[in-house]
Amino acid sequence: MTTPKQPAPTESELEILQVLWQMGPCTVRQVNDILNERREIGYTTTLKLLQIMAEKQLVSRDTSDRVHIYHAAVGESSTQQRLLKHFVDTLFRGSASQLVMQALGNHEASSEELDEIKSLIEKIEKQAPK
Amino acid sequence: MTTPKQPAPTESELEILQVLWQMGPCTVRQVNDILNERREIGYTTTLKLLQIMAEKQLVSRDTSDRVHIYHAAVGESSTQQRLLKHFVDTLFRGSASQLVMQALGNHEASSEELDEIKSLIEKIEKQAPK
DNA sequence: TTTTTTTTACGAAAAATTTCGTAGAAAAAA
DNA sequence: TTTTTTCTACGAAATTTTTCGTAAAAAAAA
Repeated sequence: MTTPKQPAPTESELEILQVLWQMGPCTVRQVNDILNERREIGYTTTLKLLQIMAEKQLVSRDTSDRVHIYHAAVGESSTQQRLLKHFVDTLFRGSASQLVMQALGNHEASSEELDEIKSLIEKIEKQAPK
Repeated sequence: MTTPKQPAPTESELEILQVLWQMGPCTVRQVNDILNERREIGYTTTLKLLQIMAEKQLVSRDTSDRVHIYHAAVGESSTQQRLLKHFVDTLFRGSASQLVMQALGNHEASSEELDEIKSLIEKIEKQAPK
């Protein structure tokens, strides 16, 4: 049993989760500074977003100090998982391999990465030799 | 030169594009019927959405008959491309191979598909032996 | 101590997206 | 011919998401 049913994060929420996953626990100020490297966004906007995310349990926060610390409360890979499924369903008619082909074909991967993928495939084929 | 800069389709618009890609040119009624196989949605809602999409040039339409025929005006794979890039960037920190690993690890692919992917990888490695 | 800055809470405006109702014309059915 | 159904146009309500302003408290700086 993992989490029963989180609401899916919106685009902006995802942007913030990305920051938290990458940087670890942050203050509002830290998150906001990082977001502002990409685009202009007000401090209270980021604050509000984090408060909403706390309600939705997408993040948790430590309020023991005046300056609250926010933690991602949903895992990066489980979130990837969820959204990937939806993505494959709505854009690739449910075919993960189509998505893979498209991804490899265009977003070029390094040869190390390609090798990594190859060995993953071989591992899978061994497991389920069908 | 392809298309200069379409606005990205919203979720609902994507749902409709999916129908048009799969079925080919459709009337509003046809699109609506198919959408209603999945969830309840009013006829005029679908109509309005298609009209908006026509404005945005996501679809084109043939109005020579009273019953208009709608065609997808953006390609399936170029749309996949665009959204895939954004997806990889916001969810996989720009690493396509991470996405691929995740996709293969979970959404199981058939061994035929895995083989197909393997040979694609080999083809790529030959092209750019780096 | 006084002033300025930083922070949270919170409501609500603004913007974007989705949904539907109504009107009028055309077509189909009675 | 009359009635009913089907269709488009279009405005606008409803919903969701994003953004920000203001107030109050605490902390930091002067």
